[in-house]
Amino acid sequence: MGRSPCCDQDAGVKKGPWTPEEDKLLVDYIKDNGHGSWRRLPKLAGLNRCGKSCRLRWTNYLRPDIKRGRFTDDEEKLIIHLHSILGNKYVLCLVACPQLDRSTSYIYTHTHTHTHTHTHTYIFTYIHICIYRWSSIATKLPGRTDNEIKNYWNTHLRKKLLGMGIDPVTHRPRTDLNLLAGIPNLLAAAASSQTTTASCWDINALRLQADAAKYQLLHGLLRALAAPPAAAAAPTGVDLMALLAATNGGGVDHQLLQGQGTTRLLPSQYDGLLNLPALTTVPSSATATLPPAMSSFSGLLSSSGFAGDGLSSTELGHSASGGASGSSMTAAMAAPPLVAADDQCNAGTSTPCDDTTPASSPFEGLENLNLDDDFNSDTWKDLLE
DNA sequence: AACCGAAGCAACCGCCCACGA
DNA sequence: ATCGTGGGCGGTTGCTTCGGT
Repeated sequence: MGRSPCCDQDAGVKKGPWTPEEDKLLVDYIKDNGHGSWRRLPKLAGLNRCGKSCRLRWTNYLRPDIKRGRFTDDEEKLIIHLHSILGNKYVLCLVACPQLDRSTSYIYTHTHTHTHTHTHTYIFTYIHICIYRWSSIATKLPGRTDNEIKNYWNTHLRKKLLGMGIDPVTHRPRTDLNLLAGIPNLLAAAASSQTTTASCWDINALRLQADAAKYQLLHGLLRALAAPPAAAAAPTGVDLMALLAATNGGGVDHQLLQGQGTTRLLPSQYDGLLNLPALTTVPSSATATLPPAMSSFSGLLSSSGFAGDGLSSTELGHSASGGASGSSMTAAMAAPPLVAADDQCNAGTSTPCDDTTPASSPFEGLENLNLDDDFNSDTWKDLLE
């Protein structure tokens, strides 16, 4: 259960549209006193309104920097673009990274330690990132609020994309149409007494395609966490917009990043992140059209351009936001070229880096790690909750 | 002109999480 | 560890406007 309502529902607190008089009371009070505690504001301002209602009215409508009027074409394009690269609320991934300060709230339970063959210890950690999609988009559209953008998306842009044959969730050609087109094949397969394996993989393929953009983001995160600077304090947060910019190889407006209020900025020692080279993008030809049937998970990965590109099947298969598949998977993956050789130096260990040591991946030696053996089911359940 | 359904939009609801006291 | 608060989201509600008949 969530927290209790902010107002006593039976106290006769007014609801519904705000009158000009109420607006004036609210604006005048905030101009003179600031909003202070929203819970106490209604009484102090002489309003018979819930504190949350006051906050929403102020932030979504009365704030002096609010921009009214129709969205421009440029704003529309920006919203669609940002929506396509910002996934849903949560992303969960498994990463191997040098020792980090686990006290940070962004790095959850230590689950497994592996002693690297080059004496570097890597901790396998689940990173739980919270992405606030609408507010992140709103930071790029001065004067627009997250609620306004969300409403505009739901009433205009979503329909517009659907009308163009684009799935507003995946930003790819509508998969429901692909599914419909594939029904005859599935029926034929069922009729010939084949197992349902192929169609099951199809569903997984759809899910993964929908999350493709999200994994691009995670790739950036993996790079950042796999190569923290020596002796640096652990990050207290990561700036998702900076990661997005990095993963897309675009320029970064540092001033804008510094100015935004809702995302957390990377510590300055992470500036190097912003200069990362562009990632290999998922080939549109591989993902725009579904293969008729996926015979194996590895086939799916290689066809969609993920294999060897920094993300393991394990990471791909356990995104909470994409819907946990619940399937049992073994992390039989190729060692990804995650970081450069000098990034292997681990600040958390006393063992110096040997320059003659060949470059190796932090995933080295883990090709046969069986997650189901190393993590009990309750751990998975908790993490995917 | 009147009616009616669709569309648009502000506002709200319920739940959740982060954070600081 | 717990609690209060602010802030975030997806989804929904209900009023207003628009356009067709």
